[in-house]
Amino acid sequence: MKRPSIKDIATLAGVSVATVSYVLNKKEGQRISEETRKKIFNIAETINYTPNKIAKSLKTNTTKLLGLIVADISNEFYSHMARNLEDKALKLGYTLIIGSSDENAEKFKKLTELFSQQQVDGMIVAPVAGSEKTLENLINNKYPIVTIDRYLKEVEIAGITINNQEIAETTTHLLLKKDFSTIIYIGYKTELPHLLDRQYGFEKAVRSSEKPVEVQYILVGLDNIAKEVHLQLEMMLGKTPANAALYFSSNKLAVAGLSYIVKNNIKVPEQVSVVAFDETDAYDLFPTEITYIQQPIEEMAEEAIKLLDEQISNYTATGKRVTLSAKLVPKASLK
Amino acid sequence: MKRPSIKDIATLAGVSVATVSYVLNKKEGQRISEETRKKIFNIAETINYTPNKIAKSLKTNTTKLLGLIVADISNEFYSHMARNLEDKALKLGYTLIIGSSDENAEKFKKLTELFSQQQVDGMIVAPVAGSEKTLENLINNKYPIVTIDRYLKEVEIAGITINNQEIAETTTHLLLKKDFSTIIYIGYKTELPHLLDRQYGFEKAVRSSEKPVEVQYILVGLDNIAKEVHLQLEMMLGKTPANAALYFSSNKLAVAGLSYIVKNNIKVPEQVSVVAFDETDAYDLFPTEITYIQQPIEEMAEEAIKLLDEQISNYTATGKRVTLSAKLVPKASLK
DNA sequence: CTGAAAGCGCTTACAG
DNA sequence: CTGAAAGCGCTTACAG
Repeated sequence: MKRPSIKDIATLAGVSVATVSYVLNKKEGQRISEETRKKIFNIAETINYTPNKIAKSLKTNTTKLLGLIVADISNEFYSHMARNLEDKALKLGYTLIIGSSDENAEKFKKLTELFSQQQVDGMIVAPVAGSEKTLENLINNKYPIVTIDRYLKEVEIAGITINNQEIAETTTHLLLKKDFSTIIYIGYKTELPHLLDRQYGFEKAVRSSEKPVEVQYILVGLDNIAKEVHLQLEMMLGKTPANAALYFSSNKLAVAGLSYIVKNNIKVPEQVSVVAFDETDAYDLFPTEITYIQQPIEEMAEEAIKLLDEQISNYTATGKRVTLSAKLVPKASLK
Repeated sequence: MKRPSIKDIATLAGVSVATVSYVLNKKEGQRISEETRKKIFNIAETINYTPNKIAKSLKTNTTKLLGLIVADISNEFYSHMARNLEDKALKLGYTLIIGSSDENAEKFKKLTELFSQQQVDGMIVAPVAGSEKTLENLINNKYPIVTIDRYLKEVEIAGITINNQEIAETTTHLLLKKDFSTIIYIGYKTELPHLLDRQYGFEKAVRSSEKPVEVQYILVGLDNIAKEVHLQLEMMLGKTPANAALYFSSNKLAVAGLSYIVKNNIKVPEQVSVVAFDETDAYDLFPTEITYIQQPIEEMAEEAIKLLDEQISNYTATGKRVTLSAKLVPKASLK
């Protein structure tokens, strides 16, 4: 049973395919008598006609498909982002194609190629280290594209970021005001600018601090996060830490660190204080409520789609960047 | 700058588009002299040609696009499933379009229509209550489709499920063997068969139990899960429970319940024992390691894609169902 | 070894 | 108010 086409309707209605196309697509009014309209709608209904968007796409050169590349869709931050993007996209009639780059520049490139071949109208991407060339090519070809979460230093590209450095700095100042003997920054060994910004903000605040404070860093790679964090925390905190503060620069790192804390029965905030970038449902299972930095995911998604839709409508890539504000949500984990 | 087409290559190479098409697509050998091949490949390379899959799709009636409908992509179970499906799909050359139904039959239907219009080659869906008609229509139209996670009683449809009832029964027997004064089942108010199966398994084990045991049920709706679970647990457990066991039929419910337990400083497993369906990173932050039932997500994804690919290759919908085994992962939370 | 041509299902300027 | 026709970028049977 072949899927019915516009031609089938035309034949059944005794009119041309052009007429059918006009009736089915055009805003009410103009052309076509009410009688033929009715007839065509009826036939379309009874034979269960649905348009073939592929054919339409070929003609109109627009697919209403958007490509989304995240580092890993199973990561909580990205799955929430994806969900918000999905909702915002749907409102403008777009559907999302999704791919995970695994922080691999080669795979990232493959995905952009795949999406471009699928003729997506635009892409929303979280760039990975080493993807500069890929993005530059896309931009040079006027491919509508926006970045989310991340950006790349050398590439001028439209996108959404948050005030990573600023919020990190503010938060750190807050830590510095309380008299911790040690502040430990837990972050990534990385070149990704948005993550480095978080670290710069932290360092900047530390440098400007009046009173001296001992600062330590735990910087981990992307593999075996939990194990690395546990090991290093053990060395630094020992079993009976006193008056330390931990600054986690992502929710994954926080989960890794908090799991160490729970397992060793360290009291928060009595023995160590905790503040973390990003939220996660997991905090609910920790004995103390966690102070965290909240990114405006919904707003980020909305702005990203808006920015992309503008580019698509104007057939251009722009370098327009939007910066949104994360905010600190104070809870009991910070003394 | 228009995207180069096969025609541009043909012109530059001084051959026909047919020849270009053959060279670019066909397995090595046959037809076409090595010389023209070389030339065509070179030109394609230098003008940066990438095929327009839309055009190909229109001709070949296949898009290499798969539609995935989950209840909510930001739900941990589904985002992990999506990730696994993505990987398996990519291996067979498919790309995933994703949509969230929000347990809403109307939205579910909209998504299938959208995907069908986008001419996806097949769909992987987690059906919602009330989506029987929608699925039957799809199947009647020979649309390749498989269900994941869930199934519907009245519809014969290919798909992957796990041994929900059986694993629930086995696990409950384990609980019954230990001398708990009370066993509380925490599940959903729902019509979804796969969730009811978990409850049937539990009930069946309870009925067959030799020694009498007090059994209570907490059944919640989909909204405000945390609050409802907290309230009911408070009534049933009080502040100082003794010797009770909690059986959570999903990870979301478990997180809700465990957060109550943590906040009230109830000791696991000393005061209550806990077992939960599905895993989540959140367990890491709970003081006691949680005993949970592990679904073979990767295998489920692999089988789903395989089943779907078979249907696509054979142009048919089948009712073939695959059942995989979840297994209990014993940890300290079960005394 | 290679090309001319039809056709996939639409849209849309043009003509009447 | 309506239709004939070209064309989007491919694939592929057919002919040579």
